[in-house]
Amino acid sequence: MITGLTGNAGHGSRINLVRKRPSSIDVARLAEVSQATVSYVLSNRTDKVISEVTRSKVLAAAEKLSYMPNRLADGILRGKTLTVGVLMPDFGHSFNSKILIGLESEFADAGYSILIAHNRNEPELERHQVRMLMEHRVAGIIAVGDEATIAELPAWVEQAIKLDVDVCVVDDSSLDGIVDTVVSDDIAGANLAVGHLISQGHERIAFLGGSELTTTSRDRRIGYEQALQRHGIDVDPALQLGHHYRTDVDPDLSPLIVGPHRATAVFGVSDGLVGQAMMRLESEGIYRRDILAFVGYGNLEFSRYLWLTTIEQHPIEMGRRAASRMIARLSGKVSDPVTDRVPPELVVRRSSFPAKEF
Amino acid sequence: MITGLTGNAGHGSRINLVRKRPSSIDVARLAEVSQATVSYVLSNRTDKVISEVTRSKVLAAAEKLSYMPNRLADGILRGKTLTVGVLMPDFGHSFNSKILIGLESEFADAGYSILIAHNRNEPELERHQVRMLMEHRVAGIIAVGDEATIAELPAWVEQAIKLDVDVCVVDDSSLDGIVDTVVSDDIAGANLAVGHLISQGHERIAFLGGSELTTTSRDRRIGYEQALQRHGIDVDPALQLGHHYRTDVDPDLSPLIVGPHRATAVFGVSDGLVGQAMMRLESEGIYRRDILAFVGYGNLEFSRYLWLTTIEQHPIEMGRRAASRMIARLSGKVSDPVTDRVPPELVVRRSSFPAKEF
DNA sequence: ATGAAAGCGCTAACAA
DNA sequence: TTGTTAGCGCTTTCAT
Repeated sequence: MITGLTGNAGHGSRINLVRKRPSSIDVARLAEVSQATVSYVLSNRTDKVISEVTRSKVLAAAEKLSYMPNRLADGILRGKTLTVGVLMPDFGHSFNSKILIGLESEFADAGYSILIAHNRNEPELERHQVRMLMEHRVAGIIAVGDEATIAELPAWVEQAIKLDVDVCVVDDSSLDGIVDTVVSDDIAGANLAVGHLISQGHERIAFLGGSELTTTSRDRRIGYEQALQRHGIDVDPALQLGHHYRTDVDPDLSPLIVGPHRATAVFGVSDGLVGQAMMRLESEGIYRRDILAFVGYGNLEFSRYLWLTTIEQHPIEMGRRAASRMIARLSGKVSDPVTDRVPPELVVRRSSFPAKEF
Repeated sequence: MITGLTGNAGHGSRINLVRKRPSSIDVARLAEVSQATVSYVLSNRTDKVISEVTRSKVLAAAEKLSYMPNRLADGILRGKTLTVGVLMPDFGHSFNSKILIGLESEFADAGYSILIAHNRNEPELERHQVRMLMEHRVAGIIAVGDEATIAELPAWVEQAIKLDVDVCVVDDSSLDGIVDTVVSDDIAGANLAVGHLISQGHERIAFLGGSELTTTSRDRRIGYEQALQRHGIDVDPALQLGHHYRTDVDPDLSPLIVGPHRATAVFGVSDGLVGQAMMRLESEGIYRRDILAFVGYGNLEFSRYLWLTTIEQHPIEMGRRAASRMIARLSGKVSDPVTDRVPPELVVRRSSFPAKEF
C-alpha cells in the first residue's frame, strides 16, 4: 500500500512511512533561523522589520524545499479559512453556471477559494451540505436561489449568522432585509419586454407564465400587467397562459392564432418556455413565426438560434456583485443587509417584429 | 468592529472577544469525559469499545452544544483533507458544467468536498490555482482539458504526483498512460455521425472542422474519413471546410449549395459551428435546410431547437467515471494509469433527412 | 473502558 | 531584528 518509503532525513525520532511535505520548521532549519522568522518573511508582514540577509536566506530555503504553506494550520488558528461555500441548486442551468463564473472571478481576485455544494434540489441534502461547509470553517456562504430548497433557507441562515458565517443570497429575495441579497429586477425586465412589444404596435399581447413558487414568475407577470396598464391597454385574462415554470411542459399557443382570443404577440417568462412553444407550433405545421411575435426571458444560449428577442439578466454580474458584497463584509465592513437589484436589459432580435397593422 | 462580545463562560484565562465555536474539549467537559473519548465516540470507531452510558453522554453533550468537528484539524493531522480540487477552463460551456455535475455527485456520495479552481484559459492563472489547491492539501486534482492550458499540464502533474496528490484528466488525452484519463471517443463518434449520413444515402458529405490544437477536432476528422473509406467513398479535400474550433466564426457553406463542389450533407465538429453555419445560410436568404442535411457534435442545449442530429458525449457520465476512479485511488487501490473512453451516442433529429436521390 | 500527553503546521504575544 | 513559547482542535499512542 505504501509506495514511497523515504524516511525523510532525520528530524523526527520515528520513521515516517509517508512522504511528509516540508513545513515551516524545515524551512527554518535550512535557513538557520527560527520558525517565527520564517512566518514573518513568508507572509510579507509590514509591521515586522526583517533584515535583507535573513529575508533572502528564508526565501532561498523555501524555494529549495518548494515549500507550500499549509492553509489548514492558518485556518485552525484564525477559526476560519479564506474559503467560501457556494450552495447551488443546479449548475446544469447556464444561468447558475454564469452566476458561479462571476462569483469565482471576484473571489479568486480577493484570494478566496470556493468550496461548492450542490443540493440537487433536495432539502435534505442541503442541510448536509451546509453542515459540511461549516465543518470546513468557510468564512461565508453564498446561496443560489431555488424553489425546492427555499424553505430551508431561514433555518440554516440563522445558525450561520450565529456562528459568524456571512451569508449572501443570489436570485431569491425571500430573505430580503435579513441577509445581503442580489437579484435581477424581474418587474423592470418584464416592463422592458412588454414595453418593447407595445412600441412595435402590439396590443393583443399574451402572457406565458410559470409556477409562482418563487417570486420570479409572479414579478414578471406584474411587470407585464404594469406595462399594459401604463399604455392604457386592458389586461385580458384570456391571454394569460401556462402554469408551470418548467421547460418540459408543452404550452399550446394555437388558440392565440386561430381561436377567438387572437393575439399578435407573446411574452413568456422564460426562453425555455417560449422555445418549447415555438417548437410545438412549428411541429404542428402552423409554423407562423411571421404572424406571432415573441419575447422571452433569460437570453439563454439557444435563443439566438431562434432569433428570439429576450431579456438579459446579467448573471455573471449578479455573481460578481454578490461576491464583492461578501468580500466587503469579510474584510470587516459592517452595514445593514442590502438588497441589490441588477437591472436587466432588452436584447432585440427578429422574433419581435412590428404588428402588421402598424 | 467586534459585534458579539460574549466572553465565553470561563475556561480560558484570557477573555475571548470573538465567539468561539465549541470544540471537542468543550464537549468532553460537558460530558465529563476525556477529549479522547469524545473523539472515539464521534468517529464511531469500531476498534474502540465504549460503554453505552459514556456514548450517550457524549452524544448528548455534542448535541447540546451543536458541536461540529473542525475538518481542518483532521486534515492537519492526516496531511491531507477529504477535499479534491477541480481545475476548470470554463464552466460557461455546458459541457464542462455537466462534467462538474458528474464529479460532484460521485464525490459527494463518497464524502469528498470539491474546491473549484477556474483557470479562465490562462496558463499563468492555472499555476496559481494549482498552488492554491496544494496549499489547501487537497487529496487529488481533477483537471478538465483545455486548449490554452494543456501545455501546463505535465509540469504540475509531475509535482502533484511527487506530493502524493492523485490526478485525473478529463476530456484530454495528452497525458494518456501517465495519469488516469477519461475522454469521449471522438473517432467512434464521428464514425457514428458520418455512418448515419451514409446510411441515409448521402455520399457528398462535407466536413466542417476546427482547430486541431487539441485532439478533439483531429479525431473527429479521422472518424469522418474512416467512415467514408469504410463505405468506399473517396475523401474529397474540397469538401473539408473551416479552420477554427470556435463558435464565433462564421463558416460559409454556400459553396456547398451553389458552387461546383455541391454536397448533400454536412458533418460539423461541433454543434456551435453547425448552428452558426445554419444561421448564416438562413440569414443570407438561402435557407435550405431541406436540401442540405446536417449532423453536429455535442448535443448542446440549443441543438434540439434546430432539430439538429448530433452526437451525445455523456459529459455527466464522464465526470462520474473520473470521480469514481479517483475515489478508488484515494482509498488505496493502486493500479497503472487507466484511460477510459466513454462511448458517444447518435441522437437523430430532423436535420439528417435522407438524400433526395434515395 | 477510559484518560494523559504528545504533536500536526502555523501565528501571535512576549522576550531578548 | 530575531527567538521562545503557547496554543488553535483534533487524533493517536501508551498508560491505567
